[in-house]
Amino acid sequence: MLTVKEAATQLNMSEHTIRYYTDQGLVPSVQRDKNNHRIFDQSALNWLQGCHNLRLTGMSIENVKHYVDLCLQGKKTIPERYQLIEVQYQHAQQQLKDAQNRIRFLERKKQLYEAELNSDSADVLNPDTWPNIKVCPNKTK
Amino acid sequence: MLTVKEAATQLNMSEHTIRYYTDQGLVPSVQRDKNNHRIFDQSALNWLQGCHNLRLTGMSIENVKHYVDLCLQGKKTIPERYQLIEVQYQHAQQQLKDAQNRIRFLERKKQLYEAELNSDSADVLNPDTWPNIKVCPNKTK
DNA sequence: GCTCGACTTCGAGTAACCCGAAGGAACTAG
DNA sequence: CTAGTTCCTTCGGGTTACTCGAAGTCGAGC
Repeated sequence: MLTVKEAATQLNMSEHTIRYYTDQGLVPSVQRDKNNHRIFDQSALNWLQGCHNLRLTGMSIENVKHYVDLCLQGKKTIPERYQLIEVQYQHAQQQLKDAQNRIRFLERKKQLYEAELNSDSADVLNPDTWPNIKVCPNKTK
Repeated sequence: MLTVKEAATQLNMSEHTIRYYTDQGLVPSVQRDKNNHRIFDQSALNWLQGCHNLRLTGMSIENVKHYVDLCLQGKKTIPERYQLIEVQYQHAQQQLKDAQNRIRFLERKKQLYEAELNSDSADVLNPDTWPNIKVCPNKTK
Protein backbone atom coordinates (compact mmCIF):
# COMPACT_ATOMS: atom_id res chain seq x y z
CA MET A 1 0.00 0.00 0.00
CA LEU A 2 1.69 3.16 -1.20
CA THR A 3 1.13 6.84 -0.52
CA VAL A 4 0.86 9.46 -3.24
CA LYS A 5 4.52 10.29 -2.91
CA GLU A 6 5.65 6.67 -3.13
CA ALA A 7 3.43 6.03 -6.11
CA ALA A 8 4.81 9.15 -7.78
CA THR A 9 8.37 7.88 -7.30
CA GLN A 10 7.59 4.39 -8.55
CA LEU A 11 5.67 5.50 -11.63
CA ASN A 12 7.76 8.55 -12.39
CA MET A 13 4.80 10.87 -12.30
CA SER A 14 4.29 14.06 -10.29
CA GLU A 15 2.22 13.93 -7.11
CA HIS A 16 0.04 16.65 -8.56
CA THR A 17 -0.73 14.58 -11.62
CA ILE A 18 -1.56 11.52 -9.54
CA ARG A 19 -4.02 13.46 -7.39
CA TYR A 20 -5.45 14.99 -10.54
CA TYR A 21 -6.00 11.59 -12.17
CA THR A 22 -7.62 10.08 -9.09
CA ASP A 23 -9.90 13.12 -8.75
CA GLN A 24 -10.92 12.73 -12.38
CA GLY A 25 -12.02 9.17 -11.70
CA LEU A 26 -9.30 7.50 -13.75
CA VAL A 27 -8.34 5.16 -10.91
CA PRO A 28 -11.37 3.19 -9.75
CA SER A 29 -9.48 1.09 -7.26
CA VAL A 30 -7.83 3.83 -5.23
CA GLN A 31 -8.66 3.71 -1.52
CA ARG A 32 -8.47 6.12 1.38
CA ASP A 33 -7.06 5.37 4.80
CA LYS A 34 -8.55 6.56 8.06
CA ASN A 35 -6.91 9.98 7.61
CA ASN A 36 -8.52 10.37 4.21
CA HIS A 37 -5.16 9.90 2.51
CA ARG A 38 -5.09 8.17 -0.86
CA ILE A 39 -3.48 4.72 -0.73
CA PHE A 40 -2.48 2.73 -3.80
CA ASP A 41 -2.35 -1.05 -4.13
CA GLN A 42 -1.00 -2.90 -7.17
CA SER A 43 -4.30 -2.57 -8.99
CA ALA A 44 -4.41 1.18 -8.47
CA LEU A 45 -0.81 1.47 -9.66
CA ASN A 46 -1.72 -0.49 -12.80
CA TRP A 47 -4.62 1.83 -13.55
CA LEU A 48 -2.44 4.86 -13.03
CA GLN A 49 0.26 3.46 -15.26
CA GLY A 50 -2.23 2.46 -17.92
CA CYS A 51 -3.97 5.83 -17.94
CA HIS A 52 -0.63 7.56 -18.10
CA ASN A 53 0.37 5.49 -21.10
CA LEU A 54 -2.87 6.30 -22.89
CA ARG A 55 -2.41 10.01 -22.14
CA LEU A 56 1.13 9.90 -23.47
CA THR A 57 -0.08 8.49 -26.76
CA GLY A 58 -2.28 11.55 -27.11
CA MET A 59 -5.61 10.38 -25.69
CA SER A 60 -7.40 13.18 -23.85
CA ILE A 61 -8.29 12.87 -20.17
CA GLU A 62 -11.93 12.74 -21.21
CA ASN A 63 -11.37 9.77 -23.49
CA VAL A 64 -9.19 7.98 -20.97
CA LYS A 65 -12.10 8.38 -18.55
CA HIS A 66 -14.41 6.91 -21.15
CA TYR A 67 -12.10 3.94 -21.59
CA VAL A 68 -11.94 3.36 -17.85
CA ASP A 69 -15.72 3.49 -17.66
CA LEU A 70 -15.94 0.90 -20.43
CA CYS A 71 -13.61 -1.37 -18.48
CA LEU A 72 -15.89 -1.11 -15.48
CA GLN A 73 -18.88 -2.15 -17.56
CA GLY A 74 -17.46 -5.61 -18.13
CA LYS A 75 -16.70 -7.87 -21.03
CA LYS A 76 -19.42 -6.65 -23.35
CA THR A 77 -17.40 -3.49 -24.03
CA ILE A 78 -14.30 -5.36 -25.16
CA PRO A 79 -14.83 -4.71 -28.87
CA GLU A 80 -15.06 -0.96 -28.34
CA ARG A 81 -12.07 -1.00 -26.00
CA TYR A 82 -10.10 -2.90 -28.58
CA GLN A 83 -10.89 -0.24 -31.17
CA LEU A 84 -9.73 2.51 -28.82
CA ILE A 85 -6.50 0.71 -28.04
CA GLU A 86 -5.89 0.07 -31.73
CA VAL A 87 -6.21 3.80 -32.50
CA GLN A 88 -3.75 4.71 -29.75
CA TYR A 89 -1.43 1.99 -31.00
CA GLN A 90 -1.33 3.70 -34.39
CA HIS A 91 -0.62 7.00 -32.66
CA ALA A 92 2.19 5.42 -30.72
CA GLN A 93 3.72 4.08 -33.93
CA GLN A 94 3.58 7.56 -35.41
CA GLN A 95 5.20 9.00 -32.29
CA LEU A 96 8.00 6.50 -32.66
CA LYS A 97 8.64 7.59 -36.23
CA ASP A 98 8.49 11.24 -35.25
CA ALA A 99 10.97 10.65 -32.45
CA GLN A 100 13.33 8.92 -34.87
CA ASN A 101 13.08 11.82 -37.29
CA ARG A 102 13.86 14.32 -34.56
CA ILE A 103 16.87 12.29 -33.50
CA ARG A 104 18.19 12.31 -37.05
CA PHE A 105 17.63 16.06 -37.23
CA LEU A 106 19.52 16.66 -33.99
CA GLU A 107 22.31 14.29 -35.00
CA ARG A 108 22.89 16.26 -38.18
CA LYS A 109 22.98 19.49 -36.21
CA LYS A 110 25.39 18.01 -33.69
CA GLN A 111 27.71 16.87 -36.44
CA LEU A 112 27.74 20.29 -38.05
CA TYR A 113 28.56 21.95 -34.76
CA GLU A 114 31.23 19.38 -33.97
CA ALA A 115 32.84 20.07 -37.31
CA GLU A 116 32.82 23.79 -36.54
CA LEU A 117 34.23 23.27 -33.07
CA ASN A 118 37.08 21.10 -34.30
CA SER A 119 37.97 23.18 -37.30
CA ASP A 120 41.20 25.15 -36.90
CA SER A 121 40.17 27.59 -39.58
CA ALA A 122 37.67 29.37 -37.40
CA ASP A 123 36.97 31.86 -40.14
CA VAL A 124 35.65 29.42 -42.69
CA LEU A 125 31.91 29.88 -42.55
CA ASN A 126 29.88 26.75 -42.90
CA PRO A 127 26.69 27.99 -44.47
CA ASP A 128 24.84 24.88 -43.47
CA THR A 129 25.23 25.31 -39.73
CA TRP A 130 21.93 27.04 -39.91
CA PRO A 131 20.12 28.13 -43.05
CA ASN A 132 20.77 31.58 -44.49
CA ILE A 133 20.40 34.05 -41.72
CA LYS A 134 18.56 37.06 -42.95
CA VAL A 135 17.10 39.20 -40.20
CA CYS A 136 13.97 41.13 -40.94
CA PRO A 137 11.06 42.45 -38.92
CA ASN A 138 8.29 40.01 -38.09
CA LYS A 139 5.66 42.47 -37.09
CA THR A 140 4.36 45.33 -39.14
CA LYS A 141 4.21 48.35 -36.93
CA MET B 1 7.67 31.56 -51.87
CA LEU B 2 4.87 29.96 -49.88
CA THR B 3 1.87 31.34 -48.03
CA VAL B 4 0.99 30.39 -44.47
CA LYS B 5 -1.40 27.74 -45.71
CA GLU B 6 1.10 26.18 -48.09
CA ALA B 7 3.81 26.18 -45.44
CA ALA B 8 1.38 24.55 -43.02
CA THR B 9 0.67 21.78 -45.51
CA GLN B 10 4.32 21.18 -46.33
CA LEU B 11 5.52 21.12 -42.74
CA ASN B 12 2.47 19.42 -41.29
CA MET B 13 1.87 22.21 -38.79
CA SER B 14 -1.29 24.23 -38.19
CA GLU B 15 -1.59 27.71 -39.69
CA HIS B 16 -2.23 29.04 -36.22
CA THR B 17 1.00 27.59 -34.92
CA ILE B 18 2.98 28.99 -37.83
CA ARG B 19 1.64 32.50 -37.22
CA TYR B 20 2.30 32.07 -33.52
CA TYR B 21 5.93 31.05 -34.13
CA THR B 22 6.59 33.90 -36.52
CA ASP B 23 5.02 36.39 -34.09
CA GLN B 24 7.26 35.05 -31.31
CA GLY B 25 10.30 35.84 -33.42
CA LEU B 26 11.28 32.22 -34.04
CA VAL B 27 11.57 32.74 -37.79
CA PRO B 28 14.00 35.58 -38.53
CA SER B 29 13.84 35.18 -42.28
CA VAL B 30 10.10 35.40 -42.78
CA GLN B 31 9.06 38.19 -45.17
CA ARG B 32 5.87 40.04 -45.92
CA ASP B 33 4.44 40.77 -49.35
CA LYS B 34 2.83 44.05 -50.35
CA ASN B 35 -0.45 42.94 -48.70
CA ASN B 36 1.36 42.34 -45.45
CA HIS B 37 0.92 38.59 -45.87
CA ARG B 38 3.67 36.35 -44.50
CA ILE B 39 5.66 34.63 -47.24
CA PHE B 40 8.07 31.77 -46.62
CA ASP B 41 11.17 30.94 -48.62
CA GLN B 42 13.30 27.85 -48.09
CA SER B 43 15.22 29.49 -45.29
CA ALA B 44 12.05 30.42 -43.42
CA LEU B 45 10.76 26.88 -43.86
CA ASN B 46 13.99 25.54 -42.41
CA TRP B 47 13.71 27.76 -39.36
CA LEU B 48 10.11 26.74 -38.86
CA GLN B 49 10.96 23.08 -39.17
CA GLY B 50 13.94 23.40 -36.87
CA CYS B 51 12.03 25.28 -34.20
CA HIS B 52 9.25 22.75 -34.42
CA ASN B 53 11.70 19.92 -33.91
CA LEU B 54 13.20 21.59 -30.88
CA ARG B 55 9.74 22.18 -29.42
CA LEU B 56 8.79 18.55 -29.96
CA THR B 57 11.79 17.40 -27.98
CA GLY B 58 10.46 19.44 -25.07
CA MET B 59 12.27 22.75 -25.43
CA SER B 60 10.05 25.67 -24.37
CA ILE B 61 9.20 28.47 -26.79
CA GLU B 62 11.30 30.76 -24.65
CA ASN B 63 14.37 28.57 -25.00
CA VAL B 64 13.82 28.02 -28.71
CA LYS B 65 13.77 31.82 -29.01
CA HIS B 66 17.02 31.97 -27.08
CA TYR B 67 18.56 29.44 -29.43
CA VAL B 68 17.43 31.39 -32.48
CA ASP B 69 18.89 34.56 -30.99
CA LEU B 70 22.19 32.76 -30.46
CA CYS B 71 22.21 31.71 -34.10
CA LEU B 72 21.76 35.32 -35.15
CA GLN B 73 24.76 36.36 -33.08
CA GLY B 74 27.12 34.40 -35.26
CA LYS B 75 29.80 31.79 -34.82
CA LYS B 76 30.97 32.81 -31.38
CA THR B 77 27.83 31.24 -29.89
CA ILE B 78 28.43 27.84 -31.44
CA PRO B 79 29.68 26.20 -28.21
CA GLU B 80 26.55 27.23 -26.31
CA ARG B 81 24.33 26.17 -29.20
CA TYR B 82 26.05 22.81 -29.27
CA GLN B 83 25.31 22.34 -25.57
CA LEU B 84 21.64 23.14 -26.11
CA ILE B 85 21.37 20.74 -29.01
CA GLU B 86 23.11 18.04 -27.02
CA VAL B 87 20.59 18.38 -24.18
CA GLN B 88 17.67 18.11 -26.60
CA TYR B 89 19.34 15.13 -28.22
CA GLN B 90 19.31 13.34 -24.86
CA HIS B 91 15.64 14.24 -24.46
CA ALA B 92 14.90 12.87 -27.90
CA GLN B 93 16.61 9.59 -27.02
CA GLN B 94 14.48 9.35 -23.90
CA GLN B 95 11.35 10.06 -25.92
CA LEU B 96 12.27 7.24 -28.25
CA LYS B 97 12.58 4.80 -25.34
CA ASP B 98 9.29 6.03 -23.87
CA ALA B 99 7.55 5.59 -27.20
CA GLN B 100 8.88 2.04 -27.46
CA ASN B 101 7.64 1.25 -23.96
CA ARG B 102 4.19 2.57 -24.76
CA ILE B 103 4.08 0.49 -27.91
CA ARG B 104 4.92 -2.62 -25.93
CA PHE B 105 2.21 -1.74 -23.42
CA LEU B 106 -0.39 -1.30 -26.14
CA GLU B 107 0.70 -4.45 -27.92
CA ARG B 108 0.15 -6.49 -24.78
CA LYS B 109 -3.30 -4.94 -24.35
CA LYS B 110 -4.17 -5.63 -27.97
CA GLN B 111 -3.14 -9.25 -27.64
CA LEU B 112 -5.26 -9.73 -24.55
CA TYR B 113 -8.28 -8.23 -26.25
CA GLU B 114 -7.71 -10.28 -29.39
CA ALA B 115 -7.63 -13.42 -27.30
CA GLU B 116 -10.90 -12.41 -25.69
CA LEU B 117 -12.52 -11.60 -29.02
CA ASN B 118 -11.51 -14.92 -30.56
CA SER B 119 -12.37 -17.11 -27.62
CA ASP B 120 -15.50 -19.20 -28.11
CA SER B 121 -15.89 -19.61 -24.41
CA ALA B 122 -17.12 -16.09 -23.85
CA ASP B 123 -17.72 -16.80 -20.21
CA VAL B 124 -14.15 -17.57 -19.29
CA LEU B 125 -12.95 -14.45 -17.58
CA ASN B 126 -9.43 -13.42 -18.36
CA PRO B 127 -8.41 -11.58 -15.21
CA ASP B 128 -5.49 -9.97 -16.93
CA THR B 129 -7.51 -8.01 -19.46
CA TRP B 130 -7.38 -5.23 -16.98
CA PRO B 131 -6.23 -5.43 -13.37
CA ASN B 132 -8.71 -6.29 -10.63
CA ILE B 133 -11.66 -4.06 -11.04
CA LYS B 134 -12.85 -2.88 -7.70
CA VAL B 135 -15.01 0.19 -7.82
CA CYS B 136 -14.92 2.52 -4.87
CA PRO B 137 -15.55 6.20 -4.33
CA ASN B 138 -12.71 8.55 -5.16
CA LYS B 139 -13.90 11.56 -3.29
CA THR B 140 -14.81 11.70 0.34
CA LYS B 141 -18.06 13.59 0.64
C1' DG C 1 -20.23 46.07 -57.87
C1' DC C 2 -20.39 41.70 -55.39
C1' DT C 3 -18.88 37.70 -53.65
C1' DC C 4 -15.24 34.55 -52.55
C1' DG C 5 -11.33 32.97 -50.32
C1' DA C 6 -7.18 33.70 -48.06
C1' DC C 7 -5.00 36.59 -45.44
C1' DT C 8 -4.57 39.98 -41.29
C1' DT C 9 -4.77 41.21 -35.93
C1' DC C 10 -6.38 40.58 -31.48
C1' DG C 11 -8.49 38.95 -27.49
C1' DA C 12 -10.50 35.24 -25.33
C1' DG C 13 -10.77 30.12 -24.50
C1' DT C 14 -8.74 25.51 -23.58
C1' DA C 15 -6.30 21.25 -21.79
C1' DA C 16 -3.56 19.44 -18.59
C1' DC C 17 -1.23 20.22 -15.48
C1' DC C 18 1.38 23.12 -11.79
C1' DC C 19 1.82 25.75 -7.73
C1' DG C 20 1.08 27.48 -3.19
C1' DA C 21 -1.71 28.66 0.67
C1' DA C 22 -4.10 26.99 4.66
C1' DG C 23 -5.02 23.43 7.53
C1' DG C 24 -5.12 18.60 9.74
C1' DA C 25 -3.17 14.11 11.54
C1' DA C 26 0.76 11.56 13.19
C1' DC C 27 5.40 10.95 14.65
C1' DT C 28 9.77 12.45 17.22
C1' DA C 29 12.58 15.18 20.46
C1' DG C 30 13.09 17.76 24.47
C1' DC D 1 2.94 18.27 26.90
C1' DT D 2 4.45 21.18 23.52
C1' DA D 3 7.03 22.12 19.32
C1' DG D 4 8.59 20.89 15.07
C1' DT D 5 8.58 18.18 11.02
C1' DT D 6 6.61 15.76 7.43
C1' DC D 7 3.26 13.97 5.14
C1' DC D 8 -1.21 14.51 3.56
C1' DT D 9 -5.72 17.21 2.36
C1' DT D 10 -8.66 20.78 -0.61
C1' DC D 11 -9.09 24.67 -3.38
C1' DG D 12 -8.42 28.34 -6.44
C1' DG D 13 -5.59 30.76 -9.36
C1' DG D 14 -1.53 30.60 -12.77
C1' DT D 15 1.03 28.82 -16.87
C1' DT D 16 2.22 27.10 -21.46
C1' DA D 17 1.39 26.53 -26.01
C1' DC D 18 -1.54 26.55 -28.62
C1' DT D 19 -6.52 27.06 -30.66
C1' DC D 20 -10.45 29.46 -32.00
C1' DG D 21 -13.41 33.05 -33.72
C1' DA D 22 -14.68 37.65 -34.73
C1' DA D 23 -13.99 41.55 -37.57
C1' DG D 24 -11.67 43.58 -41.10
C1' DT D 25 -8.65 44.03 -45.65
C1' DC D 26 -7.28 42.86 -50.20
C1' DG D 27 -7.27 41.19 -54.97
C1' DA D 28 -9.44 37.89 -58.45
C1' DG D 29 -13.34 36.31 -61.03
C1' DC D 30 -18.15 36.91 -62.73
